[in-house]
Amino acid sequence: MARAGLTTERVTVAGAEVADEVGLDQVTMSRVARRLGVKDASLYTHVRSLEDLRGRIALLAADEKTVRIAEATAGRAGRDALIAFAGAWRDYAHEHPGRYAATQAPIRIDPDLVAKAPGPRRAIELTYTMLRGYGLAEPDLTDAVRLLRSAFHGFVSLEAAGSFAHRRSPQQSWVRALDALHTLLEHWPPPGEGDSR
Amino acid sequence: MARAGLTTERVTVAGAEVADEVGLDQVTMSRVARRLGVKDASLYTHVRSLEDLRGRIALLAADEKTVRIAEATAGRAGRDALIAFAGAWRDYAHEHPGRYAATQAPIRIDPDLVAKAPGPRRAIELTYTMLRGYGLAEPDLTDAVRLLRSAFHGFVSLEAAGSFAHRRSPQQSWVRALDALHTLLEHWPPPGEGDSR
DNA sequence: GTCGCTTCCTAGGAGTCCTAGGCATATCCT
DNA sequence: AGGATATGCCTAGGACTCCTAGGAAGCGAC
Repeated sequence: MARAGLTTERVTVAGAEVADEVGLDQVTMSRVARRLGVKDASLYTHVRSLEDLRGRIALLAADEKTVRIAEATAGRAGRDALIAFAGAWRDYAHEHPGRYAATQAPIRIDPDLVAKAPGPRRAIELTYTMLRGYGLAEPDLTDAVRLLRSAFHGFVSLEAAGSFAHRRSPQQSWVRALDALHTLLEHWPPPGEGDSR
Repeated sequence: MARAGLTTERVTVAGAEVADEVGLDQVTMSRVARRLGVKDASLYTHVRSLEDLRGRIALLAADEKTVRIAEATAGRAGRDALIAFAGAWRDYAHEHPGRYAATQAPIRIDPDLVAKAPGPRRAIELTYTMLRGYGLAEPDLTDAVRLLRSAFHGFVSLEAAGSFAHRRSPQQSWVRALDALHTLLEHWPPPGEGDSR
């Protein structure tokens, strides 16, 4: 009986593929094992548990998404960088819905694993870098980063859940939302009582 | 043997309680049955399947959240309404994390059930009502609604996932984000090439 | 009281996660 | 090259899950 040549990496990728194809909640040990032509018990040599596998998928996704964003924003600044950043984010979520869902799922991930994975931290750094051109200073910078991340994540989540049922296409709303966020970053309001006009 | 007096409503509420206490993915037929002092098979008289139960929890949550928002925004306008709306949204997510997660989970919900539940549709209407004071016209209105919903949902999702690990408290960022969104709604950019300054 | 409907039960099949222990295969050492 | 060691994948099985089928016990109507 020939060996299947499994490895933690291959199991994780197979799990990510299952997640993208049929949803994150369908990522089960037996299903991943079937895809790899192997019995489910065999996976436990490479992965501690189902929870562990899901965590690895989440980290894989975070890393991949970060790389995409880094490539897209390289050499860009200001408005161009914002659009490239957001576009890469949304494209990744569309292409890999299961992986993307894993990044948001309530999973306890092994801290050692997180420490090794550069994705999440680097994603934050990239956001700060992108905002450099807008001239924001702390703590406004952190607040702006959080708002942008919220808007991006919220948009693709609602989109994936089918919450944009209105006639207008999500794509159009997306473009206009980025317009609006760009404007907002250029006119970030000062602290204190928010005045009108 | 006395009857437990189950009903679809009671089963749904029990499921929602389990979701809030230990997470949506821990909502299982057996667990809900144990909480109700009943065998799991008994639940199938009131609920079609686990998927059906999850869908009902999602609709329950949508309705509850909508009611909260309606109460909070009643009689308010402009900035006050925006803050009350967003605050009610976030408070509900904090108080009922499992229910809130259900509203976002990838669940196929019985269309007939959805038609009867006023929550989702009314939530959208409330958002439009809240924005009335800002003088936006279609299609900007729809785009603004979508951006706001994205920002609110994204913020509470990231917050729940522990993605705001920076020193600055999420609460402070939340207040400033609402400042920023209020400003943005007052200066919603015109279509076309987004200019700077 | 008795009939009939609903509720809740017991029993059981199929699928899931995970552990324990065994055999076969790859790798290293001389 | 051949043997020792380590590793990969297996079978077997327990505990738990969802869900169905069919039976018994409580409730309301008459």
